[in-house]
Amino acid sequence: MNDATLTIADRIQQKLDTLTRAERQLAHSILENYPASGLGPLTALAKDASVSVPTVARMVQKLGFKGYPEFQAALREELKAKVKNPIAKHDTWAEGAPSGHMLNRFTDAVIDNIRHTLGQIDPDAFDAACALVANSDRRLCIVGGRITHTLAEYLFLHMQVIRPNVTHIQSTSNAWPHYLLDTKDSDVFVIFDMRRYENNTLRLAQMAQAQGAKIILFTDQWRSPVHQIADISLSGRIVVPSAWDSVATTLLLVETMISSVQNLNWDNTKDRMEELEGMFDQTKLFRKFT
Amino acid sequence: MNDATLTIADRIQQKLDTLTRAERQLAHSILENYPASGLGPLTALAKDASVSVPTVARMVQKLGFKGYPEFQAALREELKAKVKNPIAKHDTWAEGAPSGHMLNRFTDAVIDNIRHTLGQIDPDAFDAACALVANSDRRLCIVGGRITHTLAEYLFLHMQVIRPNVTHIQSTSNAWPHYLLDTKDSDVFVIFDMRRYENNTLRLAQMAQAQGAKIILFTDQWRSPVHQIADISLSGRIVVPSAWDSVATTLLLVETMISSVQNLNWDNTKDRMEELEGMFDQTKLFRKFT
DNA sequence: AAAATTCTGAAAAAAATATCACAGCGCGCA
DNA sequence: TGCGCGCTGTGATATTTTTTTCAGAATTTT
Repeated sequence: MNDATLTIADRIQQKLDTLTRAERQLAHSILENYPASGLGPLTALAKDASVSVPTVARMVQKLGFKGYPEFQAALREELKAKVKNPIAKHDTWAEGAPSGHMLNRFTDAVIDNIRHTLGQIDPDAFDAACALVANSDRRLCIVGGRITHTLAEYLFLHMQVIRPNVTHIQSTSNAWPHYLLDTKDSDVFVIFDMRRYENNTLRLAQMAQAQGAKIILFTDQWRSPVHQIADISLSGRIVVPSAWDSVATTLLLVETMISSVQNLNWDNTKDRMEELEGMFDQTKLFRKFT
Repeated sequence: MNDATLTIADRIQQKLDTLTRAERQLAHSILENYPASGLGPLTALAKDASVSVPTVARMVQKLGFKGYPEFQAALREELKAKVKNPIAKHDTWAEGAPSGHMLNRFTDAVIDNIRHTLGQIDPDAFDAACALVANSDRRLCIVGGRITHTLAEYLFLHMQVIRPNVTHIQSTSNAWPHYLLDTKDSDVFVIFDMRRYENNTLRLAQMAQAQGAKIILFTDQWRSPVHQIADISLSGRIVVPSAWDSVATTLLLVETMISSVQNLNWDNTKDRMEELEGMFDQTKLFRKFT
């Protein structure tokens, strides 16, 4: 209870009165730029506060730690928690379920993945990728592997509406070499390759690159070997409490790309979408209401 | 480069390609909860990243530091500077991008969708759905529409490994009536139907229900008409700043279900997965390392 | 004002941490 | 399939860091 909710800074404040002169001096020095100074070596901290080395050792014991290293470990834990906090503060996402329920654990992990991924992504690279994909003068090839072809197809289905000249290739199919025959150097390849990276996908990427095509890669945090030859790599985090990986973050990136590309050539898209609407109406595939 | 603007995290990110496998593993571990883990003793960091002690020493030298202590000192300096600046607020997701950038706006919307969806979901219904799906005595049919068949296939690909007796049907295909011929009342249908609800999907659901099959529905917040006849409905929020809808939240639910189902019959899955691994190894479809 | 108590810091002892040298292993290449 | 290169980890060594000891200084008490 006390240890869980009270930060070390709080504990120092609290004990401030019971401390001696030199210790108080030290305490203020620690709080001065907290927690950085407490994470350095004991010697440096002592010198910084102009107190002796044993004074530091004694005070951390007064604070209830067994030794200086333990004090530092606690500081690091605190720091770790603090960085995670801003978003993950939700104790439980699904209110009716215990925090240990898979729904909550999984969601926590995915949010964390998103946070990490977005924190590391280069917005300029992302924009550049969108611009390439939006350019309908270039043929667009979308490639996926055994699992990731679902993502590839999701992107394909939208691009198909937004712009002409789009192809979906499955690297596990043995038909893909045909597609590469008439690859030009203006072509753009969007390639999906996640853990359990596939040899076929790598070969396909190599051939595409050899023909001078631009390569945009969606991969995981560990990066597919295709990364080496890709012009732009977008890596998403995929770790979740499961035997499988999560592509939720990658889907987020894909959907964001769809939205961006749509904005980039809205003028053309608008017509295409209306046309498509008309066609769907004719097929009576969709319901008109509700 | 000047050290003033480049954080150590950036430097690691930048050098990521020039690093070796073990070093990359370590790099990710450092970034995992940055900067806390880098402030602990070298030994602890090595153990945490499952690499050897010298690997850590070598990498910090590659990053341009004379030794581990110097690396730590730099981290502390950075931390000290960051705490002083109130800009450390995590108000944007992609740090390098303005808050109005599509990456930030879209991510905001998706997180919001997740929060709403999880807030409204009934954990018991979800668990019940997982139990139904996990039961391999029942035949499992997974159905998707024009766009949602990608989600359906994603679920299918995983279920195929986890349990036997799984089928993927595309409601837009005209082959689906055949599948329904031998539907028994023990069958379970997982149906995806999102906005622009499809007539075919509804008809398929009706026929399945007529044969006594259980129906689990993944839909959006407005709920597909299939909802009327579904035994369990799981609705996800899909609104994003885009002309299109987002299925990211639905994917989150699907992946959580995969994980839960996997746990429910882990005993069987384990064998099946090992078998599959062996088969994949033989086909040399996947790369072994890196 | 003297004595007792407490606090403080220098220095040595103990413990841990970091660095170094070397051998094994896997991987790519021929 | 065998060879060579480069990465990786084990163990020994050197260094730093932490703890402990103890004597002197400051403060309080009588």
